[in-house]
Amino acid sequence: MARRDRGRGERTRDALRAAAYRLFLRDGYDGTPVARIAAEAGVSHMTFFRHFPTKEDVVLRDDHDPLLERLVRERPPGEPPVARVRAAVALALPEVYARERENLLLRARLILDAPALRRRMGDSMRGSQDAFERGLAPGSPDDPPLAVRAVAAACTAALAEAVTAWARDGGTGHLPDLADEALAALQDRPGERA
Amino acid sequence: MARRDRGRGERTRDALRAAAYRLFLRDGYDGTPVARIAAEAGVSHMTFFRHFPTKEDVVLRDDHDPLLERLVRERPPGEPPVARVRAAVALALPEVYARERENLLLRARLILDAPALRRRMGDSMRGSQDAFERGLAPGSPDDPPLAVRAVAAACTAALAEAVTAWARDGGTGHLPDLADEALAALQDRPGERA
DNA sequence: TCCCTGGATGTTAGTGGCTAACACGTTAGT
DNA sequence: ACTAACGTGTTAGCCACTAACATCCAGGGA
Repeated sequence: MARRDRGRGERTRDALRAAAYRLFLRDGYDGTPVARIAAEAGVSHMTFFRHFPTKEDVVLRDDHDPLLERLVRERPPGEPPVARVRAAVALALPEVYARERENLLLRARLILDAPALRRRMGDSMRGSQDAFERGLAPGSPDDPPLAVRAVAAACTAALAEAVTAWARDGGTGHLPDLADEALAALQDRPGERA
Repeated sequence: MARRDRGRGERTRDALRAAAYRLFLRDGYDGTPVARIAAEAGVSHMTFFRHFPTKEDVVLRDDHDPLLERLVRERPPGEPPVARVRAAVALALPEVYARERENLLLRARLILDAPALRRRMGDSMRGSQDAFERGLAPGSPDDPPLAVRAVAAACTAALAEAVTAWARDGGTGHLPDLADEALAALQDRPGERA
């Protein structure tokens, strides 16, 4: 009870995810039926869907959100909201990038060339968007004002473009720089940059 | 040859869309199989898919993009890019709103309460996003720079939040105002607005 | 006028994502 | 051990979507 229950359930879930990535890499997303993933993980078709609501969800998940929320909240509330998000990302991303570059790139590439996944990229960033909302409007837990929603959605979309650009040419660039560039573009004033 | 070919093809397409909306309203999106839509329109199952690549596409399409592109391009390039988009939307939306309020609301409500559609809302605004990109970067037709992509994606996302907020409480508010509020939130400087 | 070529449509037969219903085994708390 | 709960398996089925091939219809040229 003390430690997270991490029982058989979690283990099957991990096995499924691992099997899925292995097969996606080898045969492509569309070329890999759920049934095959389940077989590879040694479980049945149905067990897969008990762990992931849809096939797409095996890929589209992400966990570094609480950190972002905290960082956004800690920026001075006087700052323009986009600037707060930008600063938070500038603090959080380099570390995540250093630690998980390979993982991020693999996921991004999968998403990019599976149409079904690209369509749902929005979902894959839903977590970050929520984190931004909570960080920007700590008061209204459930129903943030439109302005806050708009800023959170906009920054998330800009970040998605950065990730896309990064993955499109094979992870050549430095993701944290690209992300900062994307968010900076939202703030540009006449006279600044080019 | 002179006038747009608007032959049988276009008519079936329209019939399909009309049938789809009628049935979606009555039975809900998930409660309406494609086969039924086709039957209602007097054509076969397959004909549906020849006109719409997916069931979702019957709802997720939109045509007022060329106007947006022109308006964005006509704003002084010295202005910050978000401001250009904001101004263009402020010019274009009121007219569209006056003319098609009912249609917009219906579509938005359908999208809101069909999970399959909500997931793909990004796609439904893909057209506007492209229009913003072309308007902001008239030079690079095919591969706009990251900053342009980021701004276009961000503004599109902010607009989507406005539409969502508008439809969520039944179209009570004034959509053009909400849209402007959402885009303004991206520009807020310390000292302005609360 | 007749043909005949191309586009829109129909038919059939799949594949594969996803759900429902129900039975079974293993594990945990008592 | 007893039982309750949970994870799992089996089966059966719905539906979105695709492929392959047949058909029908309009319009242009012989």
